[in-house]
Amino acid sequence: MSVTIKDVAKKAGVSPSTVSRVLSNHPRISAATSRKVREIMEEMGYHPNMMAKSLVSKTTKSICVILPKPAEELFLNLFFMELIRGIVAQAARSGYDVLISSGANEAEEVEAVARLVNGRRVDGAVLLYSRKDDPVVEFLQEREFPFVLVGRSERHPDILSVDTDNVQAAYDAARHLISLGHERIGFVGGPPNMVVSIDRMNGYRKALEEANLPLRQDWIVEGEFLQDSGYQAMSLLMNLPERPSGMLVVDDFVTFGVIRGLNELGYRIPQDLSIVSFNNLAVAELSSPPISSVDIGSYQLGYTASQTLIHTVETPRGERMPVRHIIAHRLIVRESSLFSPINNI
Amino acid sequence: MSVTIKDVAKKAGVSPSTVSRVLSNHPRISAATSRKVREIMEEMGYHPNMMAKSLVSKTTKSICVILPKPAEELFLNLFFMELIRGIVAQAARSGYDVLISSGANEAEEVEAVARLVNGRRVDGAVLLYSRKDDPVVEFLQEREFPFVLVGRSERHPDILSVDTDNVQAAYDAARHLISLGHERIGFVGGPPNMVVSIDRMNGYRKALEEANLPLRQDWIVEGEFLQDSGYQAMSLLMNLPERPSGMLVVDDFVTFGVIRGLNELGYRIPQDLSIVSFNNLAVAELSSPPISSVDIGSYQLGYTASQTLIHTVETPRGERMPVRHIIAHRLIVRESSLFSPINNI
DNA sequence: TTGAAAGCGCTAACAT
DNA sequence: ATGTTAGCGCTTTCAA
Repeated sequence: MSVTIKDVAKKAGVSPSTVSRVLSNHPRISAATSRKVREIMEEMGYHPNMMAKSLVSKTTKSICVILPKPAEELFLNLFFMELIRGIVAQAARSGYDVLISSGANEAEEVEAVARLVNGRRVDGAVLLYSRKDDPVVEFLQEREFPFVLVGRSERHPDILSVDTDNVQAAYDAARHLISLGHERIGFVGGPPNMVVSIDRMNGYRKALEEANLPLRQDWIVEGEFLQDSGYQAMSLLMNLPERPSGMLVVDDFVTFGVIRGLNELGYRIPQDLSIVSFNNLAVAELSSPPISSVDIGSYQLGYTASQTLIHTVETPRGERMPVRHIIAHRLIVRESSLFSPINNI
Repeated sequence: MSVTIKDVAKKAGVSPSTVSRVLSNHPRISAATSRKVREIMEEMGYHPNMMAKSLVSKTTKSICVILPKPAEELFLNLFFMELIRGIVAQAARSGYDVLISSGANEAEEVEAVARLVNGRRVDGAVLLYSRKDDPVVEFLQEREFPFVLVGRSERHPDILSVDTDNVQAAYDAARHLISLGHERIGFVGGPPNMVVSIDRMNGYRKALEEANLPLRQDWIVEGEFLQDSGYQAMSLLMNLPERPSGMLVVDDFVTFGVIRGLNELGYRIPQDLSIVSFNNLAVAELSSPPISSVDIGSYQLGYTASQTLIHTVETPRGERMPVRHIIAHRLIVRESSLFSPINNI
């Protein structure tokens, strides 16, 4: 079949171990033999069998990323894709392959990652976000299996992770609206069991409190928000006797639902409602009007996650450190918030 | 370290091969020993080492998917994500893992897939689309390595592939506009080196010719189309003395660019221009107005691709057949095309 | 600097 | 129905 290290050895007139040494750039190998062996490898079209290598080295040179179940967070798909691109790009640079896995529900997710971990098919894992109590985190934590969390775990604050400072990001977004003169600011959140929703909500609260602005519960909408519910929520919100003039929305996709609802109700953006969103996905720029959004560097998040994970994997167990990386965010101002209510009064 | 087949054998008082047989449900094994061995495996927390298994079985139980470089087709990201979900879900069902790989350019893409193929890390590959001359296709074809193409190869029509009938899809979309009374229909395509762009353009042409409608070159726009260029193209198009009343747009994301351009120019959709798009991504429904789009079953495409690939991989070389699967599409009519120019005259 | 030999964890003839 | 043996392709002591 396929050409092996033995074949190369035979043809080169050396022992298999010598060929192996050439392969791994062993220091004590003569330049002459090295050159010759390489020549023959080239000539015979030799490529090392990674499985055999893995078996003996007890390392797979690959990591996996666990894709959360789609159902309730489908709007994150684009975010995930950019994240994955970052992960894959960095991993390739470090000579690692990326396995991608998912499950239809939490139990299946654990099952999938268990298969990979138990079967020793990967050296580490990337978790793409965190619910408040994530069984995958528990599983990995218990096994002491190397993993990095893109996001934050409330239960395990001292875990290797890469994250946005979502509190600060939301704070900044709110400040932007406040500085434009908005005094009535609402918030549209995501699923309340996701840490990111909670953090962004807290940043929003903090900014409003600090500015002595009213924090009204009926200006806060939580949960799934794509189609009908978005329309209804908007309808409710805008029909209040006192309605907000500005709004923070947890994700660009959700913003689409919001904008659609507002359009159907005949409201204009940003004149009737100014919007600032999060994630700055490609769609934010293409929306009408283009959406102001906090860029959280999705690609960078993935890239850094892969980097820290691989670094950890390659560090001896005892010396590993559960660092927490924060990736800088920045607000991209576009038309959806380019309006000052002050001049309008 | 980790518990092996030998440890289990010893504790169970049987030979390693017996344990192996239990593992693979060998028929000639007594129910008693099977039960006992399984018990001990459970008790000791045994999990087979997939690398060792791979080494001897010469099969990895994994496939890879090659993610095209992002630059010029970034608008396909959402489509890819749904595709990947389909692939991953099906592969998991068949007991396969999915490796994901990419490159910054065509050369790197080939390099990445070569690494996986040469290193015998995967049993098959999924290619997520096809340029007119795809070096990855050439590479795989030459090696006789099992792969499935999501899309169509002009050079190699007899390749294992899963695809939409894009000609028919575009034909149907055009017919929809024609049946509403549109007689001046334009087309906004994607990168002209992608087979999908070509096919959809041809379906568009066919429908117009068949209906004896004018096929005007200045109603056809090709190429990158996201931000500024979209605005400019729209501006040009709508300023023609005779401008189209309906338009086919090659992808929902591109449609966003188009809609934004039209909005800025003060045109209304669908009254001034009716639009039908392709892919029916989650965003189509969230747009204002919601976009009529041809659903091509992205998830299903991925699912089927994975299925046929794995089927092929598990079929002896000689009996493999380069079948071509066509996944059904269907037009989802939404507001962006809900307008008949006839009543308006 | 190189070779010989043992073994990573598993499977698959070939025996019994 | 089960055990014995010989590898899969590679790395890594230990010797030379």
